[in-house]
Amino acid sequence: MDGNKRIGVRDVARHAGVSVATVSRVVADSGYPVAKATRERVLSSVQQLGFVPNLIARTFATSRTKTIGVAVPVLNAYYARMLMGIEGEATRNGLSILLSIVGDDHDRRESAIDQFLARRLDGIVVCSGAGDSALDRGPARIGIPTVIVGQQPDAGFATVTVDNRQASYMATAHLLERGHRELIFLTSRSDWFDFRDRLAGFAACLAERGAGYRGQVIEGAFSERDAYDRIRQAVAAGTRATAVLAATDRQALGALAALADLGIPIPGKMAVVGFDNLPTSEFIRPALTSVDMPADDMGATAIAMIVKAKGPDAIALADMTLEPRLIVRSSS
Amino acid sequence: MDGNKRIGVRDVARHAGVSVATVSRVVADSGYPVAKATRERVLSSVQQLGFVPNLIARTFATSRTKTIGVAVPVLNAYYARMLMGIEGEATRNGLSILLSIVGDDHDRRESAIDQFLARRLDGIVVCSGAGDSALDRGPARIGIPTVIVGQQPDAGFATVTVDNRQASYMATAHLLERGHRELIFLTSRSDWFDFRDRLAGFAACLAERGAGYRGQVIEGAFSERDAYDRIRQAVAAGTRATAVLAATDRQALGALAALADLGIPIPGKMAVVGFDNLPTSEFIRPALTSVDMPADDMGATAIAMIVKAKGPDAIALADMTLEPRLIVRSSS
DNA sequence: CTGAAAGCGCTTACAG
DNA sequence: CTGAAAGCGCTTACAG
Repeated sequence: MDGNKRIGVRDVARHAGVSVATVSRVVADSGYPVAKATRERVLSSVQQLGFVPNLIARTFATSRTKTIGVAVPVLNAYYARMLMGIEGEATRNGLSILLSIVGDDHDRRESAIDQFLARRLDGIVVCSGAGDSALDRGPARIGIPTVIVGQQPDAGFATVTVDNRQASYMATAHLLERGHRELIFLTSRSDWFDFRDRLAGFAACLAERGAGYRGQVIEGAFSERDAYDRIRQAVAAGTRATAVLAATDRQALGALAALADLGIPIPGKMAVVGFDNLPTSEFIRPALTSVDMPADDMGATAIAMIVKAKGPDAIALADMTLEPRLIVRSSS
Repeated sequence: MDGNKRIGVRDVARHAGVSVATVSRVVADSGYPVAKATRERVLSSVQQLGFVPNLIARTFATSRTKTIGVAVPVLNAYYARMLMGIEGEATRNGLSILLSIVGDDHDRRESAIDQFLARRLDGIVVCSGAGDSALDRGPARIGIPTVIVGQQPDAGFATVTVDNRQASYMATAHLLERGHRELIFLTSRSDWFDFRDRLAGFAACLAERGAGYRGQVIEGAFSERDAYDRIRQAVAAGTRATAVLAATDRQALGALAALADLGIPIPGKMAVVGFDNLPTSEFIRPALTSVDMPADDMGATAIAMIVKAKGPDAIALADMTLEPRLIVRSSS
């Protein structure tokens, strides 16, 4: 439709009767001093010509992309919340987000990082799947400020984590205070460190109380369906537990459904507590007691760390641990 | 740590004893013919030197960013699903995603588009909030293939929508078949066209059946909490309705909670149906009947349209409408 | 405060 | 099949 060449700094310079250097200085809003009258002339020309600076050229010239690469395993409620925290803090700092969804696949994650590297992004946030191993490359080989969110401190990388052990301890203590003496810990993939830590907090809390307390660990898969089946089985097997601590709200939801279908009163005969505090958890019935994980804060923190970083490894040793919060509702 | 200059095409060229042109041709994997031996020599040098092509420079030279800008209002379950569809199809086509979360704010959406324009992205996907008005600029002024997802055909832009009217008609017909004669349509923001269309489908279905059927429209806010309150009020006011069609699963969830708290049997005394088929809807009890919206397919379709587009407005007239699907569960 | 000019690292007609 | 060279549109020391 509109075949004429795009307007460039040169056109603006000619139109305003100044040099391209001056145009660049006012348009890029560099702190560089430009006479007020000159500046206004340039701005007016920009307006009249409809000049939109080519950010690719600027990026090329400055080698600052103003972009952060973000790799997430999947966009479930947890990572979506994290991503909102990331995006908000990035936008506040004039940074854009290049998003890659990499699944559980180690290779896809590495190739996403390759892409970030080739694009010379200003920073990288890796939202770790709980089972992800360390990154293939150390910080020196990456050469870009990189923060890993949701994984234990990784050699040389900055990390942001939540205290899973503490979270689980808290949830377990809550159930014990409610009078429960025999608990089920319903988890999945105990090789994932998030879940391992939650198990550790559970076990530690029980161990501390001594002999009268018993914990049973049921390890299944991640899905509601699997949790549903496991709890039905446990009940059929005549479990004496009166409470279920599920490693995620999704599993808790499956547990609640199983108990409901079996006609077992909640929390009367069986209490249920989960992790993540999904948006729906407040409105299901019974409302689900859950440990809220501040995923958005974790994401925002990661960006803040990158923004503060001067060199590639200025933040190498920084590690942040945020605190979870138990939200007590009627399921416990 | 590693202060040496980065490796560039020049270094590779020298190392392999060829020209930079040749290096570029093999590294960029252009179809351009290069002798096999030469190619291998170059590849070997690339390996040895650890050359990572600078994509910024390439982008600058080719003015193809291999990046699609995506603007979403918020990352709830619906848009997260859409984004996964978008990201998957983009990755399959070698494209990256620049993500902007713009809220309900018209200005923030426009400035996200400004950013996409300045970055000279290869395409733009605007995931419309249901209430968003048309874009400020026509396709000619944008000059980049742009697809609007989830909004009615917009002057000159390609759109991908789902047939909300049909979806709602279907859900209403389902309730009528179940024997309900007096229904509540619980919605919010009837100025949003998604909800307007759902209302229209509801009304049309009832009107078609004739005199014995009655519909009551309750317009509230979007939240579970508001839906909860509205349904309590309706019951307190002695509504004769025996079914609630909620404009979203979130509102349906609020309705279910209200009915549960009032001790009203579902679906015995009151049936509930929602829209969106949230991941949790299958596992709450009673499981929620819901209209599944293929958000991921919509997102993937938008990317496919951009990929197929030759010029900026080659897809200007394309509009796709996808079909929703009713998932019947125990709440109805 | 202003400008002329080099340079960012690739790609790509063009010539051979 | 290969190479020399121009060019993509900005920014930024440097000189004035």
